[in-house]
Amino acid sequence: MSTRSPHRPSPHEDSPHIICTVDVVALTLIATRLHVALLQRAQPPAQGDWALPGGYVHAQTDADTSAAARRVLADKLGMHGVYLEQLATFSGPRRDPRGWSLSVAHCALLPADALPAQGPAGAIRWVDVQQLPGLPFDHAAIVAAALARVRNKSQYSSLPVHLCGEQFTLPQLQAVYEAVLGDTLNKVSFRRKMDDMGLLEAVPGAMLTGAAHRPAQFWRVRPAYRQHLAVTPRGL
Amino acid sequence: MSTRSPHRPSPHEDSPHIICTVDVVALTLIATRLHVALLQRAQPPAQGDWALPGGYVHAQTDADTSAAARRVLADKLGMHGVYLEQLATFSGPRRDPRGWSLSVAHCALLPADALPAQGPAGAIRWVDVQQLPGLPFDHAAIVAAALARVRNKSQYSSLPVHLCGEQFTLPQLQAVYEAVLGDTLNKVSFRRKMDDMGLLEAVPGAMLTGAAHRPAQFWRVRPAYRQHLAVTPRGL
DNA sequence: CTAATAGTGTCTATAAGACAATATTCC
DNA sequence: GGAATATTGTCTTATAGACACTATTAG
Repeated sequence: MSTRSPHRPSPHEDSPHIICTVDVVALTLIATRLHVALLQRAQPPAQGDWALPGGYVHAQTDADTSAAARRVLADKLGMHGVYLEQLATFSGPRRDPRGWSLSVAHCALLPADALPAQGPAGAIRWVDVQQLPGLPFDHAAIVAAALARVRNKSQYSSLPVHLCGEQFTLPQLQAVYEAVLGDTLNKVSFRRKMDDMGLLEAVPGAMLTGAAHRPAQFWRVRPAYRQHLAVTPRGL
Repeated sequence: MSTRSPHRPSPHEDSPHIICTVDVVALTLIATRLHVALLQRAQPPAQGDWALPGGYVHAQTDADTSAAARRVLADKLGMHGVYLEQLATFSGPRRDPRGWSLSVAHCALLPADALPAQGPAGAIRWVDVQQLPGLPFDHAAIVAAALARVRNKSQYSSLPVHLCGEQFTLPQLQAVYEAVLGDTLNKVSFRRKMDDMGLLEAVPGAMLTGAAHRPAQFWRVRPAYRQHLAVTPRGL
């Protein structure tokens, strides 16, 4: 908080104009590869370009920037109640041609089932993060930061469960971790760690059958961990 | 980035007024306890209260919010070239009586030697983080977030070296880690990890003498790690 | 020499990974 | 039964911690 502007609360003397926005890196797993949601911009700047979903912070209605990010997720992707965390804030005079701008970037993880292909605000492209097109503004840096965060947290926490649906088998969950981390994991160790975290509970009687081999048990996240991540002290 | 406001870059239709500031949680170690820098606010709101150093983002001059935070560090604490990282952005309609505000919080680590007691903007109080007074705005939450971040990163990285001066002995460094983490560490393991990280180099011939026991070797951070943190895969 | 802390060697405990054996299913 | 994957048991290896021994200094 500044000690300037004793009489006028307006920051105009210091800040003629700062554009406050949020951007959302919405990630999901398609065919064991991370994909990010891009929208085609309907208006300038960068009209027609595929970019991250984002929007102005609405001071009248948004409780905070996370609420603004949830509004963007709902309005532009049609997604509600998904995992969302604040990433970092990107700012500067050059990142947006409209002027000095500040964007609070958020990262959302979406279960692969029930992904919208058509959002309320037009078509959504789900792009493999390894094959990103050129992105406007500093969106490439924002996506890179999101990937770094997700990969880092996936090393020692339950973060990737938010890429799964309600129920999943342990082999499926391990595949999700491996896709995010880009490396294979030891099966025995993975199961030990999941057990130690106390994150999951077996769904009684629910088994994934149909294949010509032993069925796999379905698991779900315990209610206590629906909102908070579980962590393991020494990584997976 | 919004797709609204096609013709007017102004966000006024969506955001009548958003106050953009930075706040800095400047931490240092005094007598093996973490202390945070507080300044007495010269102007309302919360005039006279002790609060985090902060200020408006200056769109004319600041390259980004980190530059604004460095400016606050220089102008209000007289500190230059210290370790600084962005923490998180705090926002909402209620946190500041002046209106809907957004503060990009940063965390700075200062070596205990050469701390200013008198900053350019008045007296500085260095307060033990365990004995914080009531703080205005949401500064208590910002300090809590900074402490959580620093303690978390100290578990697996070289972050605490930024609380030390140019040279330090390994027993001193271990004491810094223990103060930050609030727990004792195994001496042999600590030295093994420091060795594995490849972070430090012995200062040739520099030993801490004067006490009635074997002198300790002085170490310094290798140039390659002055800007980046070193990490250890499984914590300390 | 004594006291005190620095620095190192080594043994033990714990955790991670490799490997393989058993369990179930569909055909 | 055969093929395939799930699940579990167990051995090996790697890492962390406990403990103690040696090193070096001031007085």
